[in-house]
Amino acid sequence: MRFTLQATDPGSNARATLIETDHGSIETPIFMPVGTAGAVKAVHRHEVADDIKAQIILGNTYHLYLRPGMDILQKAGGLHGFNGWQKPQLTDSGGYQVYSLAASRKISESGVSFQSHIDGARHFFTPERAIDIQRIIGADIIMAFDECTPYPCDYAYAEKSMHLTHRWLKRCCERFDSTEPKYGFNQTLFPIVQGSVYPDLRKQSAEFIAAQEREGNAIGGLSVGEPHEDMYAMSDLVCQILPKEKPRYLMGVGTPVNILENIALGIDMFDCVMPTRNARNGMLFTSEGIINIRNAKWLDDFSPIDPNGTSYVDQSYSKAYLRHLFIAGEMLGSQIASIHNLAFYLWLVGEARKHIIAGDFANWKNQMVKKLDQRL
RNA sequence: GGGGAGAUACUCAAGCGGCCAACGAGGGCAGACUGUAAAUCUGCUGACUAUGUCUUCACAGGUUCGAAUCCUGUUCUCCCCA
Repeated sequence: MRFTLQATDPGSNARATLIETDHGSIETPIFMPVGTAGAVKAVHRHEVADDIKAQIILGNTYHLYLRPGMDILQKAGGLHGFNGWQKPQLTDSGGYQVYSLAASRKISESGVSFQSHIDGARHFFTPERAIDIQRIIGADIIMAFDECTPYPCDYAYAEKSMHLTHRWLKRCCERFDSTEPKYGFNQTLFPIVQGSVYPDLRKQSAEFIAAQEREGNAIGGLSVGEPHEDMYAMSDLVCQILPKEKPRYLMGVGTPVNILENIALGIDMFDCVMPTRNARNGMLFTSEGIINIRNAKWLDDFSPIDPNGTSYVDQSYSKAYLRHLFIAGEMLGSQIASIHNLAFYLWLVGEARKHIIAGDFANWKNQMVKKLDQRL
């Protein structure tokens, strides 16, 4: 992986960068659509690439390990061969499932025992195993196995968990550095900063993560229900410690406003299920504000979904028609809304990049933030 | 013509003397969703001068302290036989 810092915004800590992988390059700030099970839900790969203009997508180690399983993925030539997405991909390690599947997992020093959400069978994930699986999946960027702590989380637990994540990171790095990629192109491992909402823990964790000297760094354990001010405070603090000459990835964030605010703090990469999941549930993000397309007020509004939108769906379908599709339970509604939301997210980070390069990001960001949270 | 069954809120449908403004489902209205156990989940859905009051269970009478529930009549619907 190669990283180039291309521009910095004079009015904030925002920057424009270039990340080059063996599957192509990524211009940041970037939003990465989530395709947990090897597919961005409800969206064809050519739409993800050509219309939405995504440069990199995510997959999930835990989900892909359970289904279709390692044998199939290896036979397919890894995830790139399997889903046909030939641009960069990133896999989360299963660390988020330590949080989201808390009711059916058990943590120990050696790793995490999960009870499958599919059939109830038990599976044991260790840091080494998370790396081995991600070698088979073959994403360009793979993540360290961590514990994503919940919110609220008391200090004692946050501290204990952070140290566990750090010890697991050492094991991940050892395994990664002693193994080779399987499909002829390079992989890189990103470690993850934890520490919940406690500044001293975040500082300690950021310093530890930076000291590992990997090619990029991530921030986890945020956007789990904490106040936005806490998220921004932690992100700000950590960005000041993580090296400038490497990409910074804020995991699981977020709303359009969250993304703009974190770009201003120095984050380069984002991923979130929000644009796709909320799309399937009828929420549209637009440059003018938020729309719940199921609301009765759109019943006879035949104006385009988003007159300012960059996706082909924005001009070619009306609000009234999209509302009808949702009310009628037609899956085309989910597809249109997902394409719209992802295209909007990619448009947003693309505009951010332009304004960073132009040097007027801070002002532009403040104006956008005012509009984005409005309910239409 | 004879016999039988039934009419409950937007729809379907429980209830068969008081705990009923009335179960449940659908529909409708709104909300939630942040490294996806999510095409999912939650709330509301008679009216109002709203921690209470008023008008409802085809219509009209009646019995009872009290009726969606019991009785009588009327209207309408469905089924069977001729």
